[in-house]
Amino acid sequence: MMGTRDRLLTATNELFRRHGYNGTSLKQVTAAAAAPTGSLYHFFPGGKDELTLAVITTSGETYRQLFELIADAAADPANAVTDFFEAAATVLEETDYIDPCPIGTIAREVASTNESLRQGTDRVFTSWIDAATSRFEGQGIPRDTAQQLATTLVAALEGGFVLARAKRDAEPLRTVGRSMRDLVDQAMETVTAK
Amino acid sequence: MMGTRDRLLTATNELFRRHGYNGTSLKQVTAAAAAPTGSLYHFFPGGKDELTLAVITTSGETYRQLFELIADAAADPANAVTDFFEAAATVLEETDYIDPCPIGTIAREVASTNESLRQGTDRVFTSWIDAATSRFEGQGIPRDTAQQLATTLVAALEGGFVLARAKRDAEPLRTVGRSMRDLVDQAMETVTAK
DNA sequence: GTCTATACCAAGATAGAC
DNA sequence: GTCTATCTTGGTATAGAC
Repeated sequence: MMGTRDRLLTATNELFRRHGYNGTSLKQVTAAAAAPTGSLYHFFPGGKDELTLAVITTSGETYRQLFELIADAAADPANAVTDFFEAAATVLEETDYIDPCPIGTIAREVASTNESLRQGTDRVFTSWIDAATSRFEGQGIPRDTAQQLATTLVAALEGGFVLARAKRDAEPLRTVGRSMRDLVDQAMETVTAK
Repeated sequence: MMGTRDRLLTATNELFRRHGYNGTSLKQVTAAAAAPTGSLYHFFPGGKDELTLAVITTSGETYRQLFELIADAAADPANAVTDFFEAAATVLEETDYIDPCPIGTIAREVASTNESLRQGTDRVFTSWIDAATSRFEGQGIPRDTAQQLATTLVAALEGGFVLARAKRDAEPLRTVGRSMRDLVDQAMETVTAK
């Protein structure tokens, strides 16, 4: 069985994906995790902020690993991108359009009011962009282009979540994925043309 | 002087851009608008939800008009896109990185819990995508491509807001804007090649 | 490490005088 | 159309027994 600390983390993650940071109460968290208030403050003495930072960090790392996994499995960079957006679209459909990612929502909610959480979201996005940049560089794409491509990819993914969730339809995510493939193809062409 | 109803709308818009939907209280709204609670419920009998829907709708329309304005002023579609992302980046810098757009945050916060607000955000995004699609079609880009391009543009813009706000730096927005220009150029090439 | 009770405060909304 | 007082609920956090 999962330990109390892990149950608190996964319950919070799921609630954040449904209601965001400000929309999630610690009562909901303890109820969903079947843990008493005392345990929450035992594991996270800093209260809601410390719990939130832990969720951001751990789930940020999980998504980065997922990206590496999909990239490893794909035949080439363009397919990796399509596969990743397709996977996100499928998750969305299978979970009744719950947000696939709690971090983007939190980032916008707290950026102006909570400096430590804002930095936490920034670190996660940077880690994703760095991971994607390395992949593209490994394919021979020059650093600047690789960075631009990686940044655009992450932005398009987060923006795709916004549109898909508003529409309750995964189609925007697949559409955006297609554009991202075009962009990767374009970058790869200049490499192979050499 | 601005009427009470308008003061309530603009105050709410600004508070949403700082703290999101759930992070904004009606007390903050009435304080910022210098209006008593009674007036708020006089103009918006449906309370917070009705006020929020009004903010979403009116500011969504404002942004659409701004897009048309910039598109009209630009020399060509590619420049229109760069200009638009550049304008957003400048706003971000000049407002201490307050969110340029309240709608994206709200969309993710309420999509799972408030159906009428979810639909409100969806209508706004659809109106933006439709507006951009028409522009691209007017340039000779085929409907399907135009729609894909428009969807990607809106997603990239919203995603750019996420990254820029997390980073407290407008750079991601400009970077994403450059990629969007590449995408538009790519689409235009197939047109002029005919 | 767990659990219950509770302190304290802010939320959204309503009532009714003016 | 404005204003103040107030109702009710639910938020975060703490205390202290077990």
